[in-house]
Amino acid sequence: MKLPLSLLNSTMPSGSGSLVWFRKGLRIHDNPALEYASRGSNYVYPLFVIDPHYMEPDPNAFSPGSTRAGINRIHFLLESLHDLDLNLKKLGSRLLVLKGEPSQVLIHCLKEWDVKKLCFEYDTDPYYQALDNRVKNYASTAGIEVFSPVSHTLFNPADIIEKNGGRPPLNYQSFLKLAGEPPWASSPLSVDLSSIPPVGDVGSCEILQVPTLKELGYVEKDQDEFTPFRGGESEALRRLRESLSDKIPWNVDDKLLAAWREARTGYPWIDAIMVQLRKWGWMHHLARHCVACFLTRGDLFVHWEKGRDVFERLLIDSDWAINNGNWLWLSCSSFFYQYNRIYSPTSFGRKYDPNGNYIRHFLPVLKDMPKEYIYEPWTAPLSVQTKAKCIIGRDYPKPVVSHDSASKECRRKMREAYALNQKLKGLVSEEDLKKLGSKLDEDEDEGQEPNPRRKRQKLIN
DNA sequence: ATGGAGTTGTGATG
DNA sequence: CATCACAACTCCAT
Repeated sequence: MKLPLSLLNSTMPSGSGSLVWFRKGLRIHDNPALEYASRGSNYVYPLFVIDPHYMEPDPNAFSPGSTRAGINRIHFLLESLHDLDLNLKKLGSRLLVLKGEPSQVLIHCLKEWDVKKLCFEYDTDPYYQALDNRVKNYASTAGIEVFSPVSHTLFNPADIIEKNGGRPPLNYQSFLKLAGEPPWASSPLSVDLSSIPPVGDVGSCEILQVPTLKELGYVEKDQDEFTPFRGGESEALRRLRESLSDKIPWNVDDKLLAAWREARTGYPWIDAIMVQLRKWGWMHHLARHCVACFLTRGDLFVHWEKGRDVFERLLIDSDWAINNGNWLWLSCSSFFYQYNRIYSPTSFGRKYDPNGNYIRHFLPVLKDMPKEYIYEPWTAPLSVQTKAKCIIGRDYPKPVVSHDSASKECRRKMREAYALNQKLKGLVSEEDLKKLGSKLDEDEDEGQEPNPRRKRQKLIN
């Protein structure tokens, strides 16, 4: 299919043009080759070459697909290309698809188009190395700049081997030693492109749209007959976000957060600790545990990051890594998982300080409260409160939550979050599992509980 | 697949 | 103070 002329900017004045040759890194974000091409170019040709070597049907192959690639792999690639094209279009460009032996197609394009820079991701595959050499040779004779960054791998494999005296390291320890700091550790990843220069004049080249399987000569099948893994940058980023997202549905409750932060929870043990934090900038390690647990998974179910920020600001021994680590730990977000072990905001302190001296010190308003009531002053009869010169609800707040019901609710939410996490942990979505489930039910005897883990196992093996 | 370990849980019981 | 039930987490070694 010929491209409509309007998209081709054939009237574009000649200037610096760049060609981005897409092969493996079929993405817009974090793509140094694309970024380099887009910077300082008047127009950019994003090109993908359909290589018959990988894409043409081979009826004699041992499974459906081409000589080199099974049908799933080709399908996945087409989905990725389709998504790449969509994403390029969002930025004012599009994917140019050509067909043929890639190095020949590339050289032809470089001859046809006004291109000053050729940009493509470095590839270690022997097949691509050979292709790349042919293309690079031509580019150098034609005076075209070649930019071929390492971005498919985090490190440059050639560097690692060279550092090891020409031999590849044979275990992970020595690899790490040789690799050292990754080059991007001290600098931010590439920026997000907000636009890409338009496509230039393509001359006489026959530009294709991203083909369908059918157009490539394959028999169309239903989606669920293919691998449950969908191709494309958008899907990849969605999976990444899903995997990084918090499975725990923390409350957004600034009132509860403020009550905790301002030592107004109504639980003297908690509030005394928070006063000490504010006044001294230091508390005992276990006191930190108590208030962190209370704010997050124990009672208030407020996001651990909120508490972390308060600690970060007020602790004199504040340490970014330790602080984050401890909050992740205490909130059962990572490292520690026994969310049923909840510190009691009353009995934990009572165990070590039955008289409540700590509370009396940091919350003087409660200093005359009898020890029987000092951890739960709202239970003190009014006569006792009057005698202690501390009326609950006036001189000292009532509890913001009831620990019994709040902690039960927290346990329930944690249980659900963990269960959901279990389900999502596999690389297969719920929807995929359902499909797979019905498929398995057809093959299997009945009576098996629909256990996602079990079914995922089947899928993987 | 399974069992043991895992900074630092609570509350009842003896 | 030790032990147990509670209800059941992940990670790791086997």
